[in-house]
Formats: sequence, structure tokens, C-alpha cells
Amino acid sequence: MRKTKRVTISDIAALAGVSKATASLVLNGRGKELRVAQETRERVLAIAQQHHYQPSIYARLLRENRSHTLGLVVPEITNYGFAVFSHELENLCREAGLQLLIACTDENASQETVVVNNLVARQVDGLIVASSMQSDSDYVKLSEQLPVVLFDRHINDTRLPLVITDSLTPTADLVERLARANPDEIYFLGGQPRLSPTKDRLAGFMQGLERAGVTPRPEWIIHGNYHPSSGYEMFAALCARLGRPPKALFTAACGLLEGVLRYMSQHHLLESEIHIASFDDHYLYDSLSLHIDTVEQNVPRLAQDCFEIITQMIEGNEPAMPQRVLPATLRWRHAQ
Amino acid sequence: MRKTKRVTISDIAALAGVSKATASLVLNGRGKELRVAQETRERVLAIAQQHHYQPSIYARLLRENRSHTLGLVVPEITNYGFAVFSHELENLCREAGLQLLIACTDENASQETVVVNNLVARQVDGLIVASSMQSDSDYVKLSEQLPVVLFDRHINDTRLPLVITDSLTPTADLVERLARANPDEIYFLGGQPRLSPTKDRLAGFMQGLERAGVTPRPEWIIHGNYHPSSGYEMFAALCARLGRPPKALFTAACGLLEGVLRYMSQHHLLESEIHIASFDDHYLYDSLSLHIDTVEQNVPRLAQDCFEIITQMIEGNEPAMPQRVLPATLRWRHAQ
DNA sequence: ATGAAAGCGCTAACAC
DNA sequence: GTGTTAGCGCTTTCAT
Repeated sequence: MRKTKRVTISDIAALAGVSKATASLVLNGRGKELRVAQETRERVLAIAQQHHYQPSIYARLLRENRSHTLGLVVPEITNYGFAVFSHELENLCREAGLQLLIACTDENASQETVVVNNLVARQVDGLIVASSMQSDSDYVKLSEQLPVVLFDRHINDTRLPLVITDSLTPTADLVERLARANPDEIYFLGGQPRLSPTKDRLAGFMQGLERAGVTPRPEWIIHGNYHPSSGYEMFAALCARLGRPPKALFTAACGLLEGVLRYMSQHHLLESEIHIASFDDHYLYDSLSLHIDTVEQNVPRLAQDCFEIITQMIEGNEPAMPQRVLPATLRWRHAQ
Repeated sequence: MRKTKRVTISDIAALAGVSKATASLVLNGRGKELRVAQETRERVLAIAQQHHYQPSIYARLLRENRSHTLGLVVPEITNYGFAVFSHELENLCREAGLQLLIACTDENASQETVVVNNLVARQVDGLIVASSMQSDSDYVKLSEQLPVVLFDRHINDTRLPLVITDSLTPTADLVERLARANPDEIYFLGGQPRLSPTKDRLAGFMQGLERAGVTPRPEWIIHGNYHPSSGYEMFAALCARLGRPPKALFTAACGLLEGVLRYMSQHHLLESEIHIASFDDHYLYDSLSLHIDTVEQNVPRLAQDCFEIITQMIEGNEPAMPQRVLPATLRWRHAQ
């Protein structure tokens, strides 16, 4: 099996009785000043064809200084939103002749460092990252070397190119209604308190309460991280503390909700009266027994914008509008 | 921004006042016969460090004839099962120092050809494929060039290395119970009739009916393809034909079920009496208002086995047990 | 209209 | 101990 010696351009040049240079010209269809005789051209092409000539991409990449490769770093590819993002981005890349390299961090900063280093070592032309880091300093440094675009999460007021969904407004809308229906008890389950999505969504939560005329109690705000297991644990602890499930709940991301739902189904709480709202949507939410109001991000648009920005940067241009905040859509599932 | 001229091994060799060869030895820690003076070693290392020397991976890859890269081709990364598979495989790859290249086919044979060609042009060391093709002939040909492992789907009795989940037995078990509860009407929604999962699951369906003593009617068997939209359409057509939802239904894959659920929620059918069973599980099924019995594949195991086989082949060995059929688990959600 | 040769950055065989 | 050299496969001047 295999070990079929590679057929190189020298081989087909020799077989066609021309020089490597001529062969190269022909094979790359440099039709501009194709000063190569029609007849030679056909001969070379024919030989290449019948020997299944495949240019060595690595020899080529060694010359130009581009890898025609884009790195994507996400917390979890099994998270539906990131899967949709990856899918969209992959299509854009394919059309543009780029290869997408996807790496997952499992919401883990040290693993993030590892995978980013791998991608940089692979000489990706650009990097698109949904970071789980507390600070953007690594990426600021990196961006001196290559184009970096952050998305989904806004770390410490970074000035790096960025595409996120507006969290505050829609969260406030969602929570306002939640609070009007349940003024006496409404919990917030969030990720790391220093990550921007958490902060923004918490701000939205507060604003929603205020609009509904509800005064928040400190014990309503609970932080963990964005891993589903964290959602499970926060919710389990909460139920233990209360001796029952909470009356109303807002989860700041779909991973957290995943953990909550898992706990609820394990403890047969799905028929209870709990009123849930969440950031992030999923197609299966339409079929749940619980009616969950959500904020749906425009994920394809997120991907398109990231792609647009990174391509501009790779071309060497300053990107137009390097920091973008996209609007979200509310998905109401509760009877009003 | 960027365009920082690459610092090469020649540069640091010059700066350290040694030859490229020495520098190369030191930087690769070829400690075996490290006949390089301790002092020189430190000097080189120091210089490399402070100039952030990063070896050009493409120069290296050009020499060895390996890309340290694995290609994965799946129908849809947004399909939960394939996302889990990718995630698992990515971890295995990272530990082994490989880069995983993921490409999606959208269940589309011609797109599959395109992405496979891309990956081959990228000189992946091996290819792991869940194919949507009708025939394995392309892959048989390809496998003369590089190691290919198929998974999830068994095309036309291929003799290529293969890892799949046993469909027949668990489907029969599932359907038997379904048929005992609903002997007079039970539909099968499947993908392309010539794909192995469809055939095996249909065979399991038939066996289940037989065990339950139910005689199948020809109109119960409906074929489409594995795209969710196909599930939606088949189910819509069925409802239209019957003038009501069917009493019992088996869907042959989670993508199809996705389409069915979408239709049901749009048409407010989620509270109806329909009895559903399906191949493939999803964590959210525990939280649905419908109780859906499923066959759960051992996806991490699937990924591990594919990885094991492909690595063996890349090393040049014949893989042990090149065709593997893994057992599945039944997930009962209906009261018995 | 075509060929010769240099060079992308790296490693390894073989000197010295 | 360390340096010289060739070569991986390709593209691109610059001659001819």
C-alpha cells in the first residue's frame, strides 16, 4: 500500500522533454504571457494528467509566505452555536480556497494556549478566536505577528478586532418580562464574572429587573463557568439550598442551560412550574416540555463578519469597522 | 502590522556564530549524539529564544514526506453525533501531535468529492470519512495513495477499513416494543435506500415487526435522505396523506428526527399521542415533552477505533481488525 | 518560445 | 565538536 513515490514537476518535465520552468508555467495556466507553444502546452498537460500529477503544496507554501489556512479556536465544537459558526466559516473558507483548522479549548485557558500555539506553529494566515481567557494580552502580542479576530466574547475592553452579539438589550427585554411574571424570585446563572458575556448579560439582567420594578437580592446572582457541568452544579446547589427548584431562572448561555436541563430531567423536575429564560437558542427548544424564552444570535452573520474582517487584514488592509456588535432576536415561547 | 520578516535558522546560526547544521542539531535537541559543546548549545538556544525563532513547518514538511495532518470528512458538523466524534478525534490528534482538518459535505456527494480532493491536495497523512456516496469506488482508488478509514456508514459491502455501530440488533429491539404497543400502524422514515445504515436499520425494523407478530404494509416504509429537511418533508407528506400524524414512527437517524420535530412543533403536534423511536441519541431528548426511545451510539469509542486503525496504517502496518462493528445502547424513555 | 539557475527554510550525510 | 553541502518540489528572474 502507498509509498508510491511522488511524481514531481521534474518528472513530468522530463517526460515531456521540456524544462521544469516551462512545465511550471503550463501547469499553472499562466495564460497572461503564455509564450509557450500550443503544442508543448498540450503535451505537458496530457502527461501531467495521465501521471496524476499533484503539485506539492508544501513546496509551494515554502515559497510564498502564506499557508492558505485559517485557524478557528472555539470552546466546544459540540456546542450547537459554535458548530453552526464553524460550518458557516468552513463554507466561506472553501469558496475562498482556504483550509480551516478548528481547535477546541474545552473552556480551559491553558488548553487554549496549547492549541493557539499549535495553530501559530502551523503558520495559519489568521486566527479567529472565542477565547476563554481572562485577558487579551496574549492575543494583543500575537496580533503583531498575524491577524487575529475575537468573537463571541469581549475580553477586558480589548481593542482588537471583534465581532459579538449585543447581549445587554435583548437580555434586559427578556428578563423584564420574566421579572414581571415572577417578581419575588428570579435567579441568574452565569459564567466567569470577568468575561464580557457574563458582565453584559448580568447588566441586562439588572436592567430588566429595574424596568420591572424588581429589587434584586444578592443571592440571586450565581457565577460559575461556561461548561455544562458548571450549570449542572450551580443549579443542583441552588435546589439543595432552597429545598425546591427556583421559581424563575435566567441562564447566560446554552451550555449552562444544558447542565440545568440535565439536572432537571434526572430529578424529574421537568413538569415543575419553573420559568426559564436563556441566552442562546437551539432548534430542539421548540420541542421541549418547558417553554424557554431565549435570545437567538445571528450566528451565520457572526461568521460572515469575522471572515470579512480577517480576509481584509490578511490582504494587508485595515479592516472596515473592526469592532462589530450585532443585533439578536428574541424567541418567545411562553404564553404572554 | 506584521510582515515581520521571518527569522530563519540561518539567522540564528549567524547570530550565534555557528553553522546552520549545528543550530539545527541544537534546536531539535538531538541529544543522542549531541556532539555539540555545552557552551555552544546554550548560546544557540538563548539566541533562538530571544528572537522568538519559530521553525518553518512547511520547510520541514517538504523534507519528510508526512504532513502530520489527518482529514476528517463528515456530513454535518452541526449534527451532535458528528460534533462529539470530531471533538474526541481532535483530542486524540492533539495528543499525537497531529493536526485535524475537518470538512463537511452537507450530505452531498459532489461536495464530498470537492472536499476530499482538497484534503488530498493538502497531503493529509490519512482520511477518516463518513461518506454520503453510493459507492466506495473513489475511496478504494484513493486508498492506494493513502490510508482511508470509513465510519458510520457502510457503503456497498466495502472491504475498506471500517468502524460502524451495529444497527440491526438494537433497532429490532426498539421496534419490537414499539410494534407491540402499536401493532396496526408504524412507519419507518429512512435515508437513501442504498446506504448501509438505511438498509441495516430497515432490516432491524422488519425484524422487530416480525418478532412482535406484526405484518408490515409497504406504505409504512418511506425513504428520503439524511438531511433534516428531508425528515421534515417526508413527515409533512405523511401527515397530509393520513390527514393526521401517524400513531407510531421510527426514524433512522437524528437528522431525520430533527426534521420531524420541527414539523411537529410548527404544527402544534407535540402533545399528540404519537409514539416515536429513533436511531441516535441527544442530550436534550431527556427534556422533550415527547418520550422518544432511542439507540445511542458509543461515539467516543467510534472515534478511538478510527484513530487507532488509521494510525496503524500510517505507521505502515496492516491494522488489527480493520472492520469493526460496535455495540449500541438502548435508551428507553417510554413507560413500559 | 524555452531553459538554466537561484532560492524558499530545513535536515542529514559526510567531511574536517 | 563543527562546518559544508546537497536536496526536498516548486516558482521566477534572466538568459538564450
